[in-house]
Amino acid sequence: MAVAGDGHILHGMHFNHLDLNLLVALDALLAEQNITRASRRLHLSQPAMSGALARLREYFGDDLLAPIGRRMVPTPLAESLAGPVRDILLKVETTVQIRPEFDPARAQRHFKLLMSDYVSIVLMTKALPLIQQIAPQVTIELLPYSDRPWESLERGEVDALIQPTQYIHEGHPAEALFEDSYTCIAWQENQLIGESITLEEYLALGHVAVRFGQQRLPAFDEWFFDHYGHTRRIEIITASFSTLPQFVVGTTRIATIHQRLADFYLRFLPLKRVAPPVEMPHLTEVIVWHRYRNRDPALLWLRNILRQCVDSPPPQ
DNA sequence: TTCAACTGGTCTCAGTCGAG
DNA sequence: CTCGACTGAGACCAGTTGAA
Repeated sequence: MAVAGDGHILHGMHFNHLDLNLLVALDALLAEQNITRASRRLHLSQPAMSGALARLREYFGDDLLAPIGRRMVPTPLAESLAGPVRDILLKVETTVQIRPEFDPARAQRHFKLLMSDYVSIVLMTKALPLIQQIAPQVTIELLPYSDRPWESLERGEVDALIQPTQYIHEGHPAEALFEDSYTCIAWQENQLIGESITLEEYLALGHVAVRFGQQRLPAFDEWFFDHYGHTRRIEIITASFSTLPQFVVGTTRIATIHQRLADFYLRFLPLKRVAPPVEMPHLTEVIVWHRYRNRDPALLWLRNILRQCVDSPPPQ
C-alpha cells in the first residue's frame, strides 16, 4: 500500500492514481445512464457497478451520474468525459487486437460487418465461401442496417460498414468495393408490362418498396422518385431487399432494385427485368473502417477478399 | 527464486431506502 | 406497490511479506 502526495491511499494496479478498469465502468455507465443496465453490460452485479461509480465519484470529486426523479443524468463533467473515454478504450482495444501479420490459414479472428441485406446477398454470398476456403477459422458476424450505422463504427461495435458513397461521413478511411445500377422487376406473367415502360405506366402501377430501421428510412429509389416529384403508389413496404422480389411475384406490382440483386433473384424466381422509365444514377458501395484500425493487416486482408468477389458488370 | 500465510479491495448476495 | 440505487456481511483472490 502506498500513499500518494494528495493523501489518497493506493491499492492494486494504478495509472496516475487511477485504476484504469474504472474507465471501463465509466464508459458503460455513461453509455447506459443506468447502473443496472451498465452492470449487465459488464457482466457484474448491480452493487459492484454501484461501487465502481462510488470510486469514480471519489476520484473525480463529482457525482458523474445524478438521480433526477427516476433517471440517472450525467453531470457536465461526465458529459465531457464520455467521448474521450470511449475513444481511449477503442484505441486500447484496437492496440491489443492488432497483430503485425495476418495469417489467413491460421487466424481465428472474428469480424463484425454492418451492411444492408442487399450487400450481404450480392457480396457476402460470394465472399463467405472464399473466406472459408482461405481462412477456415475466421468467423463473420453480419449486423443489420441500423438507424445509425456511423455510430456503431465510431463506438467500435463493428469492424467495418459497407454502404453507398452518398451516406459516408468524413473522418474514417473508405475504399470502393463495387458499382451497381438500378432496374425494375415484375412478375414474369404480368401482362401489363413489356421489356420497357414509360414513366406514366410506371407511376400507374403499384410499387413494392423497402424501408429500414426504426426510423423507416427509405431506400434510394424512393428518395429518387420523390426528389423529382414523381409520386409512386407504394402498396407494399417491406423491411428488407431480400423479401422484396418475392412480393412482386404473383402480382401486377413492380419494384425498382439493384441490377445485381435482380440478377441474383432472376435465377430463382419467375421475374422479368424491365428497364427503368428514367435514367437513374449508379451507386458505389464502399467499405468504411475506423481510422484506428487503419494499420490492421486483418482488415486489409478482408478488404482485398471482398474486392475480389465482385466481378465487374452490371453498370451499363 | 519459491512458497505459504496474510492483507486489502472488489465481488456477490441479501436487504434497505426512496421516488414515482 | 414497484423499480432501481445504495449498504453491509462474508467470500474470494491478486498482490505483499517474510522465511527457506
